[in-house]
Amino acid sequence: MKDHSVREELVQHASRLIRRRGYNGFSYRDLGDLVGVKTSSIHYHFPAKGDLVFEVMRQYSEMSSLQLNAINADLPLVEQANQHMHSLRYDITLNEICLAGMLPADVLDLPDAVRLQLRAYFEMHEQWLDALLQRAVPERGQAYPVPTLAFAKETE
Amino acid sequence: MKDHSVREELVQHASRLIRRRGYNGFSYRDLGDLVGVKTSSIHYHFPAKGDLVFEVMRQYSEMSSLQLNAINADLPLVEQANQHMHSLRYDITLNEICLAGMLPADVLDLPDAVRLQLRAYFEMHEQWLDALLQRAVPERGQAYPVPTLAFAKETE
DNA sequence: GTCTATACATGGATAGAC
DNA sequence: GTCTATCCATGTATAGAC
Repeated sequence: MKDHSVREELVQHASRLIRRRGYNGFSYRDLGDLVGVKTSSIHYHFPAKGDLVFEVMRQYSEMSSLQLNAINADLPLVEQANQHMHSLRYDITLNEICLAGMLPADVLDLPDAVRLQLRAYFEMHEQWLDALLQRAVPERGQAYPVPTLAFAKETE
Repeated sequence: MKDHSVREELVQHASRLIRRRGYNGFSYRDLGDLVGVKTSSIHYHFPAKGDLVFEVMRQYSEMSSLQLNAINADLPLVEQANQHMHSLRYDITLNEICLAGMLPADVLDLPDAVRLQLRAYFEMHEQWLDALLQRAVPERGQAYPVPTLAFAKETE
């Protein structure tokens, strides 16, 4: 069953505030007003703002990980890709930017721990996709196309 | 020749600060320290922070428009696409997010005028790409592929 | 666990001297 | 056009009563 504790409500509303306004775009007052508590109560649960965003990102990563692992690896690869897409599109249906898309904008103000969470999140998806595409190679009889427009290699 | 007036330095450094920290992530103090003037001097040139970001975005849009129009429409379409990509990749070589990629994160705090600038910027690129792809149709003998994975149409 | 009260820093902005 | 000085709102955070 759902957890309706104040702590959990704080996390949920904070997640929404971050997606809408960015990490620097909301205050403890904003969050307290939404949940119906004072800022000092938020500090009781999350001493610093960094602790709050850490928990928000932790839950987001956990959910995303569960969704990835829930995809049956025996299904056709295209079907697996579609299921993956289906979970990614969730935020889009809400007309919102996902957490992992919003947080990087304020990355210089995030605690190191949260930056590591973000890195892990992206690597998780990258590795999942890479594994899927590797498996697709024998099916197509050739390597999958990598973006190789002129600019891709011109790094200095 | 380059304009080295204080006003222009403010715009350039503000552009950089926005790309790195976001609109909400830097202060007039930060900017003043970089340029070597006091915050009150910034207010002389740009009474409100919204005026500053407007000028930053105005110059960015203008530059982007010039780059688009500089592409010779008689070149092969792939070559045109590559030239377009080449100008877009500029920020990436600096390991930075481009202005139009960063500002939307703080869109709820931007003046309406800047939101309109952003909308116009994206529409400009969309229309340029659309025109290019339309011209590509006869070359390939069929309509160009639109992203139509399962999720694309499932809007409610 | 939540509150009131408050501390303390920062941020945007203005007034007026030079 | 730039400065000093200052205002006032906001933001994070803490102390201590209940």
